[in-house]
Amino acid sequence: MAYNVMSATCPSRVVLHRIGARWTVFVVNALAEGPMRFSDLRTRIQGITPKVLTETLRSMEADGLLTRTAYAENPPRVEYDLTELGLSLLGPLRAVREWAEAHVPEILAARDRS
Amino acid sequence: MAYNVMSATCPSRVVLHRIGARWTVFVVNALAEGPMRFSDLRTRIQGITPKVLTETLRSMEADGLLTRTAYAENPPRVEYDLTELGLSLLGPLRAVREWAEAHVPEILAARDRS
DNA sequence: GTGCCCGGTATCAAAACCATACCGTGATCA
DNA sequence: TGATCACGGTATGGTTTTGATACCGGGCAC
Repeated sequence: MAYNVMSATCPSRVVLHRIGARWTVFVVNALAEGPMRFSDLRTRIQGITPKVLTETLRSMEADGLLTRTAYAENPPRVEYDLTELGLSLLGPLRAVREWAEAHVPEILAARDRS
Repeated sequence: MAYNVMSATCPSRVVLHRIGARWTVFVVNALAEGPMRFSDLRTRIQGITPKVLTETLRSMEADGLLTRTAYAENPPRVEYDLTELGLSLLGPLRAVREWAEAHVPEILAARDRS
């Protein structure tokens, strides 16, 4: 009821700040294909460092966006999977991803002009 | 063709990086209501500092997402307005905003549990 | 000629992010 | 039995973004 991100003190600000973290959009889009292991994510999301991936996953887990399941095997196996909440975020974040992929030429052209 | 944000060197990465900047989502959602002056934006987007607002606006202007029109009046008047490209970004970014406003209780509850 | 309005800058501090190297645990293999 | 490997991370140190606070320049009204 009546949450508004334009208000500095509204809790939705915190939420937006979290889902706006640089790598959340990558993780959500990657896990859209199904559960993945840490190394799968690292391979799929090229260029992410293990430290930042760990931090992103831990934060998303704390926010209830995904689950982390560690199996007592060796070598270790850890699986990450979107929760229902995380899945509900996929709609918006897939749209953002698709927008980025669809508008590369326009953005690059605008940058060149300026 | 075939842009893919998961590839570290794909230009769509740069685009996603830009539109994922912390305040872009606020500016686009604010300007959805129509053109605004600098001080209007500052008032509407509570808590943004003038420095960061300026940087965000300059970057978005360079990317062709909005236009900046300065009138030779005094006191000065500067209007910002979404371009067609910026308007096309409103769909995705409004969805993100609405998701944040809609899921505050779940996120806060998950944080409390952990 | 003093003070106000507007659209910003300047300066410095904190937080987020990144590159690179390294670690602990068992299983596997020579 | 001792060296090696896979996996899921940490440690360390530097750069980039973001933030808080203060200040500025130019007209115009008084």
